[in-house]
Amino acid sequence: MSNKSRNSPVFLEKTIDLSLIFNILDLANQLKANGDKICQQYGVTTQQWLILLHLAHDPNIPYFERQEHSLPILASELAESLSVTRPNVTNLLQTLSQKELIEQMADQTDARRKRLMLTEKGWEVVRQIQPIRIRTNEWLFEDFDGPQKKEFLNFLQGCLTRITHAK
Amino acid sequence: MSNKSRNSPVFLEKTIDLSLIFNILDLANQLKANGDKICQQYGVTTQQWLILLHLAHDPNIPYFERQEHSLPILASELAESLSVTRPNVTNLLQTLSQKELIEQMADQTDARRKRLMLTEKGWEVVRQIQPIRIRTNEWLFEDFDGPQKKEFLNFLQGCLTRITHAK
DNA sequence: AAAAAATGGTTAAATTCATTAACTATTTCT
DNA sequence: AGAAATAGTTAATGAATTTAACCATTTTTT
Repeated sequence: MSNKSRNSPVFLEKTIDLSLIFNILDLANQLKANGDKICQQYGVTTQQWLILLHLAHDPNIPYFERQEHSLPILASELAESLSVTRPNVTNLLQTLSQKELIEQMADQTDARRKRLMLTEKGWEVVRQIQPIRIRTNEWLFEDFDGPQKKEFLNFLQGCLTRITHAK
Repeated sequence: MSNKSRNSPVFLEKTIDLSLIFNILDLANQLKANGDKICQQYGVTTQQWLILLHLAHDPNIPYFERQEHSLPILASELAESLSVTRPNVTNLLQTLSQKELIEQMADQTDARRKRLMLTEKGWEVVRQIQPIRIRTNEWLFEDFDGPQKKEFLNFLQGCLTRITHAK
């Protein structure tokens, strides 16, 4: 056994848990790459488009299932939903403002808060990307039926609940 | 209905397909954040650690199931497995070389190729992170039994096959 | 065998996304 | 009234990423 690289060392075993992790990460990567290719044609990145979807209040976003939410979203809420820091959100919002896709309005009752909204141009981008997005996703999952997808969703939500409630 | 943000516009419907996508992306984000917290203590990023795992030939990596592979990995193979560009891999490898975690060796039969290997220090990092990694993942999936995990893995692999074979 | 095409990798320049630390302004709590 | 928490920004920095152009080597084509 002269070549260490040919076979995995014993402490690196094949397990279903670790396979799951790698496959989730890989799939997310592919989805992001897919998203980039589409969004690029509309002058936004996937990350920016995700923010636009938040401002459009896409009901499929997990954050909106956890937190009821009646007013336009805040930067701090975006940070929480995207699991990034507030300064990062500030950055992204500046870019989107420069592109004139979003606008901010002072909150009526709390002067610290700024409510975020799409401009007409912002809505237009969301509207244009939507059919491509729906078509792509239907294609991706077309090998699976409703109950299978439901079960898969439960699994994902179970993991997410666990991981976000951890400490 | 004066406030557009309160309710989602009709063209943004709630569907299981779109919910699945968001949940996969969210879970991958959380896993990456988790990984960062662990890896940080060992002086590497999650991305760098993933590369180390490739050089260690972790059998759980999906790429190794698709491509049989008897010699130490190449930069171009890493790029394919990680779904990033070759220059990006060059960058990451430079960082890891500076940290003395990897080394490159000329291929015997093709002078263009460089075979990538872990240094003893690199193996040490992989070895140290491994138990934490296993413990964290067991915890994450402990609500689910073997058959459920198997089914979930099938789902992920099905999606990945579809998405990577697309054009 | 010579020319063309493909492959493996790097360099350079730029962008995006992200972080931490320090700060301002405002609101809430005690 | 004073202290603590909350919302957001600025500044400095770094990691990961891309595209375009390039070099060297191998493989394919003619």
